[in-house]
Amino acid sequence: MDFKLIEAKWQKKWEETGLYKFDRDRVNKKYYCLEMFSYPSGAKLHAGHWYNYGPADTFARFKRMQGYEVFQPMGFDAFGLPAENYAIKTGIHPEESTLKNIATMEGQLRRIGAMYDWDYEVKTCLPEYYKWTQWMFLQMYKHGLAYRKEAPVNWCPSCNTVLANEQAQGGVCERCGSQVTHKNLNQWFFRITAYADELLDCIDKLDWPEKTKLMQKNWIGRSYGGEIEFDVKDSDLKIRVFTTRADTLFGVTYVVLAPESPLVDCLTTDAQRAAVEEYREKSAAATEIDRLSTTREKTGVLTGSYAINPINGREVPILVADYVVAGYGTGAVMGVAAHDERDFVFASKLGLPIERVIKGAEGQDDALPFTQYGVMVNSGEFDGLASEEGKKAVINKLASMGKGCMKTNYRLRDWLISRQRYWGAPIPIIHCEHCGDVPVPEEDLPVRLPHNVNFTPDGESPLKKCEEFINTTCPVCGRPAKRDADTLDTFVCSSWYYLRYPDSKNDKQPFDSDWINKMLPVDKYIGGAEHACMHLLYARFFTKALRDMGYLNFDEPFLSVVHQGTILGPDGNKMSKSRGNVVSPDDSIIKYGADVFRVYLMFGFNYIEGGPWNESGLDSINRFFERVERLVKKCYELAFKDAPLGKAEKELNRVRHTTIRSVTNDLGNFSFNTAIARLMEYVNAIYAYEGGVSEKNAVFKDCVRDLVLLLAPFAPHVAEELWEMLGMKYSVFDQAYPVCDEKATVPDEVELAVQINSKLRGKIMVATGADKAEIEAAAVDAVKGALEGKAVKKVIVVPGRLVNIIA
RNA sequence: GCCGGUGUGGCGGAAUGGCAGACGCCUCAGACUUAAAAUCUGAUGUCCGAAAGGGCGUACCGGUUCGAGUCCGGUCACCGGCACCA
Repeated sequence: MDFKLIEAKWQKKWEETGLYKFDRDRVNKKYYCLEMFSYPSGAKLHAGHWYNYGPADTFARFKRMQGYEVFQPMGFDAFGLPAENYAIKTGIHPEESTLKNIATMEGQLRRIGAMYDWDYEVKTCLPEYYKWTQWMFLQMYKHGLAYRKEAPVNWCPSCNTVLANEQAQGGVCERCGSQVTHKNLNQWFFRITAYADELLDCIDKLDWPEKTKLMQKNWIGRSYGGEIEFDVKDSDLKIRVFTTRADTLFGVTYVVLAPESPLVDCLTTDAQRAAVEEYREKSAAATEIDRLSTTREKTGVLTGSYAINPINGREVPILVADYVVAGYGTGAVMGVAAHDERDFVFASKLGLPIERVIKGAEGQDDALPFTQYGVMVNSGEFDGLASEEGKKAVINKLASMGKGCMKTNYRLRDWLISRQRYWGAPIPIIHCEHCGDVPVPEEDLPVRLPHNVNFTPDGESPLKKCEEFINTTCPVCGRPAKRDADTLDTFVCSSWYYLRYPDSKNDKQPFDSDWINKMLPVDKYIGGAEHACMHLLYARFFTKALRDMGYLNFDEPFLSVVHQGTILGPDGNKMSKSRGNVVSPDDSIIKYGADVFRVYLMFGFNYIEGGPWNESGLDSINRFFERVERLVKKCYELAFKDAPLGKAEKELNRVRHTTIRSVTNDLGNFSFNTAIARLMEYVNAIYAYEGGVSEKNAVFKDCVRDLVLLLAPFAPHVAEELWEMLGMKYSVFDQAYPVCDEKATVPDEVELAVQINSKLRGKIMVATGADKAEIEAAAVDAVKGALEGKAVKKVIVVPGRLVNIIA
């Protein structure tokens, strides 16, 4: 078989006949199969891309053969940092490099032989797409889900520019190596926390990997506790702290503020000012991961002010320490050294008092720090209360004093969407001196990204320096005003693209709600596990927000999610240009064709796990195809008789149906490797039959026909060719996937292993359908020599597998 | 550091708590061939043994169970994410 010829032949035929055009009239049978779209980086698809898209296409084809109207679109997540960095380095405009990369990738994606319907393609960097991304922002704004506040960015004082976390690894600028610090900027946020409860409570209903659901739950991180207000001595200021352990309030020996907290300025005494300023500067250089590390040395300084514990009036010092972060809770914590690990270490280091207020149960080791629940002591009227009740009692008491309340807190933070970069969708807001922040009227969208912009890093958002972009008039008062110079986080673009695909050409609205409500939710979403917390959560948030605005009638965008693993370079590292370990599929495809490569990727790895590249089995797939082709040819060369099934035929037919059953199950679970193993065993069984019988029963032909059908989703070009060789009508993908006849899978008798304890002692043949007593009797009879006169205590029969005799 | 995951022959990888290593690669032997390639057949975890057979084996330590790769507790190693890579 000449793979090059047949690939070209069938791809052309598929295109000419419009085989994969989505039939909108069959929307009631729709199956929305979505693969995460690609970032158009570099020039070529590597083996990893094929790994993402080839097996996913096999799944989509399988669904099609099961009778679904499969919608499988493809597009590009085209805005982002790499194109901009590439432009800074080479001078090639991001638009040029991105569109060129997309064109290359489109061609390469076609070679995979996937059944994408390219009519629905989206590219997020085109105005006809980002117009609606901006529209999304405006809806969020109008519904109170977008707001502006000060937030820190990574700042390189030497390059005078904002850095992405990726560019500031280890706290060092990747361009110049200087120490990265933080700088506050006024930036836009989406109020994702407004949906924290729903995002959390709906997770259990989703058919997603359990680990992903768990990670998302922990990411949202709901905790129930209380907010407690501390007065500041000789001041009107108040400090509010969040705690899940109000039962330890009597043990507070100090209060800590995050260095970024605005209270720090007001609370620092003159005597402490120099020390506090120095400390704040130092902690501005630390990364958040470092700051939250439990093993990092705890540091902190006194502000010189004192807080008053509302429960007992005790004065405790107020400190600044960077193990407290501004973003979580209130940015202030009460220090209970005796009952919290971090507080204990911190207090020990700084010589702050440590006072026990919780006792463990009788006989329990309750050495300090004792962080479990126990019984309150040294806590006045609350002594003797268990932690659970104590927490409530303390908060209730504080509430009656106006000093506290119950509070639910989330680890989830609002989503910062402003980027001080060029290559993104401009934020459709106009800043007017008289009218404040004014949204761009919807009819004025898109706010076009200007082409001629100097985006070399010099301390300003690139768009700020583009006069014709930044200067505009206020849509409300008509006076001169400035556009927002920032662009949207690319996660905003990818939070709604699945809604755009089915209606990608709509120029009146982002999508037609009636149509989208029929096409969504996505039935199967396939992509990397690295998106478990951010992209998947953002997309869920968008869906829920748009639902509440009345644009959608469903709650969740992705009913079922599957993560594929990563194909690493042969050295076991992530493929990257800089490591020089990128595996190109080109050589293999020239040698063997796309189908061999696709099938090898599915056979050689566990799809969910991935692994280091290793091509030692590629040849075996080629061999496998040749074996199948030879069987197809045999259908013409051999003589057949229509006769009842003999023993050999029955066995062959049994293997046929068990194969259909397992391949169908395996495809449903994305266990492509075991599915192909079953197909290979099936081929071996057909060969064994063919070699052992002189005159072939007609069942042989049926078996070969089913083999081609079973193989079709895996190797689409080869299967079309074989289907034609069998004299069948185009196309194999209009055929139904074979269905298992359960009756045919039942053998006449089964072999059971019989063992005594863990020692294997023998095997017995038992007629199918034998009852438990018969099996037990046969098993005891088979091993009675080994029982050494001992009585049989218990017999455990594992159906179809083994009989375990306990003597 | 925190959250989540993974760990099985020379290799890729299979195993609803029930015969570990399916299927394939590599290697070896045999058939066919003048020869080679291709193809076909067989062997192939490891140790002892000529063989029959037996011992040991799923990162490490411990536990639950008639029975553990699988469940539980701990250790180590590696991978993903940690909010401006996408």
